[in-house]
Amino acid sequence: MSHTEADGDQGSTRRGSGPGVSPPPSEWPTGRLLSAAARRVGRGGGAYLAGWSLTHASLPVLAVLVGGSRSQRELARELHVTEQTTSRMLAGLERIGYVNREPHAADRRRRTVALTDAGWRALDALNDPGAIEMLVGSALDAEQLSELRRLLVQLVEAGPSGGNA
Amino acid sequence: MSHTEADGDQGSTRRGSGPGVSPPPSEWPTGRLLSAAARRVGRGGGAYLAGWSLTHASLPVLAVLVGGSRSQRELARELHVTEQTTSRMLAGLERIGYVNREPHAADRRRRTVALTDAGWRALDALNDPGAIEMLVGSALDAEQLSELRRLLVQLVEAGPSGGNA
DNA sequence: TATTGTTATACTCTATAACTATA
DNA sequence: TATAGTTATAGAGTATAACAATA
Repeated sequence: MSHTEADGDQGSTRRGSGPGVSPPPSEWPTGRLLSAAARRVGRGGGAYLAGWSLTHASLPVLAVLVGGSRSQRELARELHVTEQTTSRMLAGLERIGYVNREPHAADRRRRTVALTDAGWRALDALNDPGAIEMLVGSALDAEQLSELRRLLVQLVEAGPSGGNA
Repeated sequence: MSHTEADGDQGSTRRGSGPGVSPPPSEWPTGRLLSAAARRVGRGGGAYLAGWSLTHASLPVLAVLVGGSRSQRELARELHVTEQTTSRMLAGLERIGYVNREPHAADRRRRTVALTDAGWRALDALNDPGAIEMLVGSALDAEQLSELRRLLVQLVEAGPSGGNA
């Protein structure tokens, strides 16, 4: 202890692994890159989505509902989250008026979740290519963006947790 | 309201925007793709990281500390989170033994944060190329992975929220 | 008994506001 | 007064466990 070498300045690293200063992103392991990208989306994108009171978790809910109304259990399965989490998110989305939940006519255990007009409006705004693309557009040009999209699609489609998606 | 047209089956979409069924990822807006990728990392990666009691937020803390010990305020700035959040995360990391915090000799307001041996071991394990790469390796081949890395690096380096990173 | 959904509880990450201790 | 860090409080997302209502 008492290795007060470093705090204002950089200081020594106490081990071989440390390059001495923060390694540049290009040398990060992919895990950290993904993590950073996720957190970047999670903040930058989050601030953007926050304009519509949405998050990375709630936006996919609406996106799934574009395909048609569903039961909560179905939603949970498609979103890969538990039914309890789905329940909570839907409560929030219903509170802000983006979805509504009506009792199923035939099976009264079920609740049919559907987008409201406000939900559609929010999605329309977020689907505006110029809007969200701008989030990464400052960092990537059109071709790079399209390549990133391709890879992300592959990643999302073939993911270890997304075998059924 | 009262559009109970759809639940068990697909049903109509009640508007022009809806394709009728869930659109494939390739047609998602980039925002949703990033969102999904982030959540995928957030779960698949999360489960992986959980083996070391780490998360997407706590791993970057360790990664930054590779560059040398720092004050908490400096860490917060580099991580782009508040000092309060940093404080909490560090408390957790200290509790599980990955970092230690010692009072600064000269300025007793400060606490110098450093990786412990256990922290280094965890990072070593996570830096194993085969380990984390496997998270996405099932979905992407080597060349695609390297391309994804390039784009992510650019995204992370030039991000709107990462102007000072 | 099985299915659908909820509430209870807990944990992490995040933020803002208010606080202590030190300078 | 300014700086470093913490605690208080709040809210989202996540999970498991226990529960109610319906089938």
